[in-house]
Amino acid sequence: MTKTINLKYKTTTLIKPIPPYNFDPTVFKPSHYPDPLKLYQPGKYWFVLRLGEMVCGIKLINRGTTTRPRVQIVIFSASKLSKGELKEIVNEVKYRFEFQRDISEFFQKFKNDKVLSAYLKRWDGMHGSCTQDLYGLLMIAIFLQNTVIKRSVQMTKAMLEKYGIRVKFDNKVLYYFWTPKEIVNVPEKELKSLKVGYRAKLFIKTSKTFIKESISEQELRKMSVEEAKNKLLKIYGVGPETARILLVEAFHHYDIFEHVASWQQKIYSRLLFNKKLVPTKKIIKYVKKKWGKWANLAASYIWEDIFWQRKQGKNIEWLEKEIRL
DNA sequence: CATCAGGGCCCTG
DNA sequence: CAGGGCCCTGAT
Repeated sequence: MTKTINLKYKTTTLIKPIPPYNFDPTVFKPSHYPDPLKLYQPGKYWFVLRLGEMVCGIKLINRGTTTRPRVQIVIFSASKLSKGELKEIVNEVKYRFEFQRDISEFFQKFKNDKVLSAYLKRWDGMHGSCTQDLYGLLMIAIFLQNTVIKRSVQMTKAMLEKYGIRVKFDNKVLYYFWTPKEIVNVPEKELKSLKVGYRAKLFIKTSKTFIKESISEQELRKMSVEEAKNKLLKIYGVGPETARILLVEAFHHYDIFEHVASWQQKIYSRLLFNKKLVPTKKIIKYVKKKWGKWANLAASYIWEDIFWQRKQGKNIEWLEKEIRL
């Protein structure tokens, strides 16, 4: 069991995101599987931010509205932060939650769209966001590979409890991932004892790649989708679905909609065509043609909507069957 | 009890 | 480019 890091030093800052910015559906994505990395309550969001050697606890608080957004960032740290550190942390949070990205064009363009308008009304101002850094999200993507959600949840918990960091702040206890360096020398056998199966090899191999090739998240952020995609696909263990997750979530590319996994296919078939199973090619063609460079953001409005309904207690039988939590 | 697919990916032929 | 194997688990 890892020891607990206690963060007591508090720094607060207020951000004015570019409107429209809808706090709740942006910070929290109900389609994601539950993990001990973050905590959401309406208007509030807690998570651990690991930046180089620095470990902070972050609490985001909604202090505004979609049209006049204000977000308070409370940073919990072990000691007083320098100005430079504070700036670095705030910039990172700004990027991950898209406080400064203007997507008003999207709403202008599709406010009268037959399919989309109802969703836009309901979730007006929702952005994409990513709680983890690239490495952390890659670990999650590996947990998702070739298994059912229940097992992903269980593997995530077991690995975090053994190799992750446990961080206490604001009376919450949350985890964050190990660093690549911390895991590369763990024997594969030891990882396997946590029942992660063949993924043990992937954790070690991808972590080695992160160290050796010094994969720079900052560099990848600046690249075009295609460039970033080619780079990511070179990582052993990263295929089309994992690349999609990373490009969309960690790098916020709204313009790609090229790969639909089979479980997603079933859900999109229902949501877009009200049918049991539509060929992925047809789904992709439909979404791209309708929403163009906003394809992924548009699809996410429809996608997350059904999971919000589920979270709010609505029993959607066909959905339960597909996700098997 | 056995069998098998599951929120992929790599390797082989 | 199709198909088998991979770890393990719970569903059937």
